[in-house]
Amino acid sequence: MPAKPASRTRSRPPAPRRPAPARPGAGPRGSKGAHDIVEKLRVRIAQQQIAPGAKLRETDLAAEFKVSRARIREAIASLESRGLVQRIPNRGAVVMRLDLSQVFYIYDLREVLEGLAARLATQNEPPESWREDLDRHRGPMKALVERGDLDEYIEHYEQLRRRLIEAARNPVLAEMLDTIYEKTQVLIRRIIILPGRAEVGRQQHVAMLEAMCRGDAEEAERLRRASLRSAKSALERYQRYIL
Amino acid sequence: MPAKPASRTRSRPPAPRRPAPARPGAGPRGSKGAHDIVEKLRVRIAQQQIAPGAKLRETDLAAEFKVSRARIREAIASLESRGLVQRIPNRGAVVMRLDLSQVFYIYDLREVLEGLAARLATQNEPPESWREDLDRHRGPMKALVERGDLDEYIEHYEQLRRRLIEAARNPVLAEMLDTIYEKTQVLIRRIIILPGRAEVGRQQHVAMLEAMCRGDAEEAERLRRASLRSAKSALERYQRYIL
DNA sequence: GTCAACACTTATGTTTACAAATTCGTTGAC
DNA sequence: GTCAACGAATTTGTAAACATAAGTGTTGAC
Repeated sequence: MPAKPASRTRSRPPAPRRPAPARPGAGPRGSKGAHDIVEKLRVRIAQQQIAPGAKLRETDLAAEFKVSRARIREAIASLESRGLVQRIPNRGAVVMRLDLSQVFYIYDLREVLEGLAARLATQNEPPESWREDLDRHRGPMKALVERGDLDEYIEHYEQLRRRLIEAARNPVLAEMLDTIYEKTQVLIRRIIILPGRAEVGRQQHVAMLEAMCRGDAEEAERLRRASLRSAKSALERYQRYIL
Repeated sequence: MPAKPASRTRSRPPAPRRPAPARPGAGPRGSKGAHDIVEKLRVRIAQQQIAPGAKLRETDLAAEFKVSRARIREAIASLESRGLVQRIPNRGAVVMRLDLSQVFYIYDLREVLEGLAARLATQNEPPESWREDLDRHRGPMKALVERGDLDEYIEHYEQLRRRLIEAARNPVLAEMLDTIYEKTQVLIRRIIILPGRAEVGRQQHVAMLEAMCRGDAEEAERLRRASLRSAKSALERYQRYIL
């Protein structure tokens, strides 16, 4: 290896800097990560703002989010990995339709996963910390059902559900529950508003919360699982109206 | 809207076709779907052929798989969605390291999910169909443990596990188990080869298979769950040697 | 020896252009 | 009216080019 030429000195003046001709559009890296886009699309798909069967057009989404098509393609790849869309070569991506068998598969999973969440939450939090939820489900939630104010009922139920998942402190579990929840969110709401369903559910949540206030994690899990099986039964009975 | 001019006739000869100047590389659509690439990378990551912490370089992978960089980026987006890699803006993607807390989260999930698989498998298949597995775990598997032939033991254990998942007939469950299995595959093997662990596991599988041969789905689930908790305990005890 | 500054190299993120595949609208035959 | 053929329009998949950010190696100061 030939010796290097004598060293350059640090004090040499910097070469004059000529501005490169600007290439239109090639500016600083965009501030919108692909995650944000994935997240937003997930929510819209979950809430059926983008309907099942609907086609996702790359160019439209790129324009809407003001990002490159390449980024949209990556986001769509992520959504496909989550089972929210199906990509067909040369034809694009469509939002998955959930067929009935899929729903039942998901309900079996919800049973064990949400049961696990209830158990872990009971183990992780002091029993008295569930008192307020219990009181709410005994009193104000009962009144909501009687008044038929199901929107607010659902809101509180979903708060409880989220609280359980957070208290479970298992991020892998939380992620899995997210993955299935976003596929079934609209459906879960439809089940809750079935005749009599909200009151049955409320009573089941009361029983579970009572077990949690006793610190009985196994029982909380058992009751939460039973509650999900009960919801699955309601689905079986009313499936023709729901899907 | 103005009337269209008189119709063209079908019998007009086709215009002479001039071949477009070939653009290097822009040929027919590649035959390798992004799925294949994702699948291959998943397996390699699961088996630690690509080590945790290792960097995935787009250009290298594009050259290796003979596809465009864009496709590799989409594959990496999918892998990230599955939690197998972490992408860092402007720095690339690295294979996730599994820290200890993650492992325990996963074990809690494995407990309930593999328990569910055992239950569904018991419900779905006639009891006598598990006889052969039971006989194998009673006899030949015991001999493998005694001889210390743990490679073959693990192979048969994994066959049983796969059989349970298939018999569960719940594709959403299978997908979830895949997702966590690919993160823990090497670790599971390490647990099995811990001192005495294989024989304990074998006995647990025998008990579960006995319940399945009786058609007792709840008991099969309970025993499978207990077996996973037992594996988690071994992990807790020997964690310093395993990770 | 360490460490900071700097230049160069490399890899990632984006844009542009284009080929290939699919979709859509029109037209003519029946 | 339906249906097939065909051309035009649109969308998807890819390659190349380029901007930007980060990594790496060298050099000089201490």
